[in-house]
Amino acid sequence: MVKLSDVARLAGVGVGTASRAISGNGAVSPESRRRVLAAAEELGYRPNAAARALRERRTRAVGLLLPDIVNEFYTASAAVIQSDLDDAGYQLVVGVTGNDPRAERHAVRTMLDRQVDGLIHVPVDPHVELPADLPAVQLNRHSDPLRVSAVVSDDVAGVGELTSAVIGAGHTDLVAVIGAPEFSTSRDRLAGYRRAVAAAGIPEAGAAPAERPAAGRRSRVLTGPFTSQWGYDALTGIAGDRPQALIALSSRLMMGVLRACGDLGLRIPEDISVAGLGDPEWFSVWRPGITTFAPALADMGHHAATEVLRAIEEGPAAGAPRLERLPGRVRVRGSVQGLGAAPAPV
Amino acid sequence: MVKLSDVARLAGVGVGTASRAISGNGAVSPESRRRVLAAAEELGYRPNAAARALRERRTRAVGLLLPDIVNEFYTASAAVIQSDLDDAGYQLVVGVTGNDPRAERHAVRTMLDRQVDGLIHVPVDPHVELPADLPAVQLNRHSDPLRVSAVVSDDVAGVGELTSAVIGAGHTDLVAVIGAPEFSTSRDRLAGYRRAVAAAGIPEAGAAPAERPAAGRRSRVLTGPFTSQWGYDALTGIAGDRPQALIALSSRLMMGVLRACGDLGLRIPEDISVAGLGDPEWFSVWRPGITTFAPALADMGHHAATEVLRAIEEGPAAGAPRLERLPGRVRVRGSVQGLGAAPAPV
DNA sequence: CTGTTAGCGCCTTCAT
DNA sequence: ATGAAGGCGCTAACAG
Repeated sequence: MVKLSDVARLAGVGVGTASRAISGNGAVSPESRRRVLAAAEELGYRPNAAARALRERRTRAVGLLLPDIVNEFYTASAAVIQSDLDDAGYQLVVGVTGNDPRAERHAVRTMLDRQVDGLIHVPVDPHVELPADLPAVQLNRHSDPLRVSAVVSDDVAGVGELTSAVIGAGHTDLVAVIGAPEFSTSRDRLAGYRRAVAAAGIPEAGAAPAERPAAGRRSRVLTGPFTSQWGYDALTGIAGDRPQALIALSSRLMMGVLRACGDLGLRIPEDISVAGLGDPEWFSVWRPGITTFAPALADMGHHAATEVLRAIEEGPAAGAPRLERLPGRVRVRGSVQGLGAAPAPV
Repeated sequence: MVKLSDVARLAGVGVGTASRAISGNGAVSPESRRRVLAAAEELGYRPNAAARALRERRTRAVGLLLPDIVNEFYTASAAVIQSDLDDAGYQLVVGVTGNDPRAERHAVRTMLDRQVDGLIHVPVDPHVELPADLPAVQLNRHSDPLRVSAVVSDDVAGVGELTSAVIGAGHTDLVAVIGAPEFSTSRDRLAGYRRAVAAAGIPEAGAAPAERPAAGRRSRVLTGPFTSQWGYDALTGIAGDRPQALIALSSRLMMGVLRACGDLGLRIPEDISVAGLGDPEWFSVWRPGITTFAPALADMGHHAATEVLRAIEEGPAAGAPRLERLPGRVRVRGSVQGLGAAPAPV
């Protein structure tokens, strides 16, 4: 391991001068600088990150805590974050929470032990303890009330728009399948859905057939975990009394819904219209294409990265934590009867 | 920041004793240990990773270099790696190469600057410089000749088995769509395909129609980048002279192929049989289900993690670098005419 | 068994 | 503009 003192010796200067020449902090004569740089080059000198971290009390590393590293819903943001951090000279340390509060606490602690300079995380337990002085931003979900700044998708507006489009296509008997209400995403998506449904004057019915209101005008909400399995169970559970249109509020749920359609022999959109949330590439390849609300995952990642970097380098933002809701886009394809363009555009 | 000397003072012992009590290295009287632990607990002491790294000359961090953090083909392994490392008390630092040799060099360098204790990477440039003393293992792809140990999927056997199944179903006019031959994965997959085709006595034809051999018995290979777009272009390019069966040797390629089938109005498997590689969940939800060779991505991740950890803690393995080829599984579904069980099993 | 001490490699005053 | 020196928090070696 070649260290700074080696460089200094070869350049014939003191370590202080070598340090200043390489970091650019402090004045160094052009001649000294040239020789130090040449020496560093020749020796293949690379500063020791641990020593620098110890001395400067910052690691130039940012932690990213995700529920699941395989789900493209999170990694689509993570890719942008990685790239932004890299551009700024920061490294990305990844932790996985699996949506489990215990695992989340563990992951947070190891991040702190690593002395990351900042943290971007998709929160699981709204009450996780974070040091007040750690620059942090929540991604995708947010605790309520807000404790740190958060960057989320404007699902209320997006799902509202999506639902309105479905209703506008002539559907009045709807089912929404949604994940656990602990997550702000579930609440926001549901709020958007309900707002649109209410605006159309469609009453919400209980799951029991007995409560069925005026034929053909009703809305049902089915709540469970954010899994493919729950999407499957939700649809099969109401197969005997199926709606005109079903809105699955995550791509995982949609996966299960489509599988159920296959098993039940339901044709889309002839027998049932479906719409989703998120936009993995296969949504557009599917025939017919899946109509969906696509959150701006890349934008979200970018804003989150920008905000942590700002907080790290300029200190905490003035005032209360901010909640940024980024608009996404509704993509109309063929899976909703009466809505799609003919050969399902990409 | 509470430091070790604070704990020691509160416990009424020297820092050495405190250090030993907490790390467990070296003998400490039960009484001292108790008091140190209690003091640490009370103060909420957490060791400083940078200081420890500086002193111990190891960071307990392992780098993972992936071409693309969104592609589940890589993250499926990454998830297991993350979990295994975490269990062993190591942290995961992620770098992204985008299959670009320049980006790869950059990523390798920042990993080294971070002084990661080991490196797991999907190699891009077979000639990347790695310090000889850095425990490293290649994942999924391997340089040839082998410079460090590698854990890959046995694509030769897997694609061979897949191809034989397709042929066994009665297809004799085949096309394989494959990615860039720089990657060992491309070469292995192609080798498996060609072996099966040759075993069946099917001749390989050039892409030009003129070279078309005895009607209905031929194999064509189309080479391009590992992208959805290339899958699309490959199929549309031969739409006028289409084969009975097409094998797309990555899930990205399959995505493009399916899109092309949609645009061309080709029904699967009535008009064309298709088979793929990899097994994202939507392969099994698709109707008909996609027949595919599924590499054991989780196993690969596990073996890779185990090998780096071993190399880190026990030093380099004796002898030459090892190449581990892990078997995957062919999954038969309905996308190959004459092969699938009736209602496409999961 | 325990306290003291010497660095790990770097940056940053402080004199010069 | 520069060299010398102190110290970031920790562990390992040493002397008791």
